[in-house]
Amino acid sequence: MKSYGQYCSVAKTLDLVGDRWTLLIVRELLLRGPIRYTDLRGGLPGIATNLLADRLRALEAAGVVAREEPGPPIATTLFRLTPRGEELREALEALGRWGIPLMVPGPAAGDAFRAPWLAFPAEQFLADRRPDGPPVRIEVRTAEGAIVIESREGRIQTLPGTTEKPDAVLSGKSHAVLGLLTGRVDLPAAESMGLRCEGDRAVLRRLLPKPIATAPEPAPKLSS
Amino acid sequence: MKSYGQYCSVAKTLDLVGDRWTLLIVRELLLRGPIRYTDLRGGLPGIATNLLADRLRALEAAGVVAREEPGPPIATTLFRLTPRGEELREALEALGRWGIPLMVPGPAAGDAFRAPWLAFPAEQFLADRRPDGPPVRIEVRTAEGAIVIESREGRIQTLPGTTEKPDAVLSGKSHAVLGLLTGRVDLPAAESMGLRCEGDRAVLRRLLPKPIATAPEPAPKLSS
DNA sequence: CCGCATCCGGGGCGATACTG
DNA sequence: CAGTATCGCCCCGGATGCGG
Repeated sequence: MKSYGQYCSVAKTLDLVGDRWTLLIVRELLLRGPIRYTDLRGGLPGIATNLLADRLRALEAAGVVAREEPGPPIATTLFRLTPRGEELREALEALGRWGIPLMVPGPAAGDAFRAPWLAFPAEQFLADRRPDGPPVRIEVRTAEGAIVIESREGRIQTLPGTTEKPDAVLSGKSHAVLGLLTGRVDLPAAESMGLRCEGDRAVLRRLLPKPIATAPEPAPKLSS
Repeated sequence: MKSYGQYCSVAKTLDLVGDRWTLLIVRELLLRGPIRYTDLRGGLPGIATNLLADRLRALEAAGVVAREEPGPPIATTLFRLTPRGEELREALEALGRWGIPLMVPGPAAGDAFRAPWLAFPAEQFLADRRPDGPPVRIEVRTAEGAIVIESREGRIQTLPGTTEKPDAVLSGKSHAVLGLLTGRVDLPAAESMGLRCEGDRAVLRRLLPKPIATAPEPAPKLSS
């Protein structure tokens, strides 16, 4: 994209990561770590393959992404964030926080969903009420994949995929899971939305936010 | 722009503010407050006037911007952020922080500059070492306008424009001012870059960051 | 003047096909 | 698997016009 030509740190940032799709590529790399081109495509439904290649080249030139060619055992290329790219996490989190109210009405018709996208809300809204307790892991399953939410020593972390012997398992539609994770609805309400919960419910109560008396923010008008 | 069609809060945010120029429009509204269309254009060198009108309409529909028609004394329209729009400040600040290293090499050939753009670095890097002291104001003048940096009760604020009886006045090139405000260079070094300083230098020492032993971050490669 | 609307060229973007 | 090639289309950029 053409530079904005402005000596301003916001404009300079957008010169590098303001292109369409670019910040979503960074999102995937933040959430899923070193990843193959094809898996990256899978996490970015809708992107054109030439655009993905273009963006990866530009991000590499900008020092945000590094390309890694592992040795003989692995015959593929991995893309990962550089330390400088990792520093975009704060900005991505801020943008994601701002977007939470936009998720309340539920997915629009035709919206894609991937389980790792739950990681931002999870790390943002969950907190361990017993930070000194033993580590716990909750597995979250949706039709489009699973993530594991782990709390150890008071820190919440998420990993894509599943785990053995989770303390609890949540499964259901993305909208119901999200309502629960953001504290917008409580567990019984989420279950009435189709969420299923197995395992130790005390572990859930330990991590889940207190449901908030919803602010009177009106549903944003749909446009575009 | 077309929606990404992803049920993810980052993607939903970018659906609303990810268009080219949109976040820079929000930047101007954050830094300069309610403002006329023409002045907005002046703060966004390079934007096409039809794009500005399009973006303002879209931001209005998204609930980020409100249009205000003052009464008879004023015969113009003012654009301002809604409270929801103000909430984008954190995201803009995070993006601006990430871009500070990109400012170190100085403006690229042909880069535009406006004094209010210094506000993000100023509020980010300055801190009052004597929060209980009397309020102080520093006026910063460049060829492209001036801002006032004010500290009262330990809080740093910036306003576009000038003020009467500032405690100190800094004037010079944007690059020198920025180096000083971010703590990359100290006052003597900035003066050797052409910065001029009048008034109470103790006030400057009270607010300026301690110059940092510069991290060994190499200058980012230029590309575009 | 201020706040746009219209027109038009060029390029970024989207979808599909194809390849080492 | 990791891209390149190709081809419309629409968004963007720049200029001009125009009603209030």
